[in-house]
Amino acid sequence: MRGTPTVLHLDMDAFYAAVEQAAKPSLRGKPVIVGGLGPRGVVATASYEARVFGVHSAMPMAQARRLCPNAAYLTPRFGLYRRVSEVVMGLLRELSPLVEPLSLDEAFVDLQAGGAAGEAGRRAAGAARAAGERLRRDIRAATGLSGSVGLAGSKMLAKIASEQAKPDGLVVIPPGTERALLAPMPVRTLPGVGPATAQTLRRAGIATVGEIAEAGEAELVRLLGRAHGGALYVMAQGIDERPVVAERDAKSVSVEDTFDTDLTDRARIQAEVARLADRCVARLRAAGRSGRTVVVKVRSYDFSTLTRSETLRGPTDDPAVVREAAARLVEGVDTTAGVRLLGVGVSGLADFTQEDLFAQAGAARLSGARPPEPAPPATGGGAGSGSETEAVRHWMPGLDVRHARYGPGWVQGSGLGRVTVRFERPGSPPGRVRTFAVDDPELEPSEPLAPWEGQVSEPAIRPNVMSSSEAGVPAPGTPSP
DNA sequence: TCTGGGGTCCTAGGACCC
DNA sequence: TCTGGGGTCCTAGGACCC
Repeated sequence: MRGTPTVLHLDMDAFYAAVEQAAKPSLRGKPVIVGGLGPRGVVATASYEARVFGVHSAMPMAQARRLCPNAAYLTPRFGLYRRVSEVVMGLLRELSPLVEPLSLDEAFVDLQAGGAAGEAGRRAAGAARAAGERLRRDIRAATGLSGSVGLAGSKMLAKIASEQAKPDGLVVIPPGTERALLAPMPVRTLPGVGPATAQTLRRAGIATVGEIAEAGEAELVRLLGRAHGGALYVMAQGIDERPVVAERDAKSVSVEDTFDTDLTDRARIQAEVARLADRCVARLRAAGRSGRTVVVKVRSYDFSTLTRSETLRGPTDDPAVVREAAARLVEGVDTTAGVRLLGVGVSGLADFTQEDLFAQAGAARLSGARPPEPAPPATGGGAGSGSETEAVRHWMPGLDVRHARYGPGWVQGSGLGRVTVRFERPGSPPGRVRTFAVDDPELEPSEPLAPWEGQVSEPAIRPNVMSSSEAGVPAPGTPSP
């Protein structure tokens, strides 16, 4: 809490969808939905054009397709989002060294730590607002994307402010006005109040933030427990003393897969768990960490979920050790009725390995501490997916491709042995669509282009000569088989 | 065609120790 | 022989967030 609005919260607008629109000119102004495209996928981000139809994050993809059948449905390209995010976070660090990223598209910045101190009252508020507006301009110039900014005297209020600013806006909440501002708002406004807490409060006749404050601390603690109730009571007064903290070490690493169809075969389940363990360890090692507790997660056909964990004598980053622990743990779970999700995680992270301290060579020789094998692409269990003899290329909607003659483009849809590609890139005008055989030798996957890349300088798009394969172009969002 | 994937924090009970 | 009290670690589950 401070008397000047020098806590800044940035929230990029419909981030994944906006990156796709920036990279794919034909999608600008159109409904775009990014998420899992399989039968059990959910929406990660919907563009504002798609939200008009009622589509929102975490909605099952099947429902989104019913609500908005003409949207472009794209598989996420996290590598690209990460690159764009790094550019944005870099701009935040120019404002202040104290930046706390919350996700790829969200962060707090402590402007006071950046030298915006000294000024008071109106002057400070004016300086903060100017910094926020400059930031929004810089983000747009660097990435082509819009972000919304909230400025307040605390994290909680800065976040509420950015929410109010959406999309493409900036809101300052002047210190001193917090409590009156919050009072009429629904309890869900407060961070940490989800469906369950809201229900508990509703049953107690509490619907607004003001009513939380009136109920008193004792009542809140009785309803929600010491930590949660106490924290909510304090926040309802508009008080939030949590500091902006730069970097926190991860406390766990985990990997999970939902399968297109439920798994029942024990050998298959064990094989998937081994693959997940290897992927988990690969990530652990990439982060230079090791962990002591291995966790296995099993979600059944009926969505009931359980976890089993085992704590080792010391931290490890040995794939064989994690694989064996995970195998033991899943062995003890009844999976006969069908499993829709499996996960493997490691917690109790340390920066070193117990084996590093002694007998490293011996341990490696004994247990065969081989590096994790590169995981096969198969997510969602190749349930009935085609022949093994030929690695059928999977053209996922949204992914980048390059054609030997037509240049860079992206997959718009595929099915029935054909793949539809739209030939355009970030700097180009909206491109046209062509259809090829899925095994066309001139077509290959390629690297994503960021919004600021791919300016058309080389003559990649040649004058068109209509060919027979270009007739009968499917509409956008052609479903995969 | 119901419900992703990667995290964080809290609670509660039992074991174990002093 | 009638029942302490606190602290820490481990396991499992649940709420919440993006």
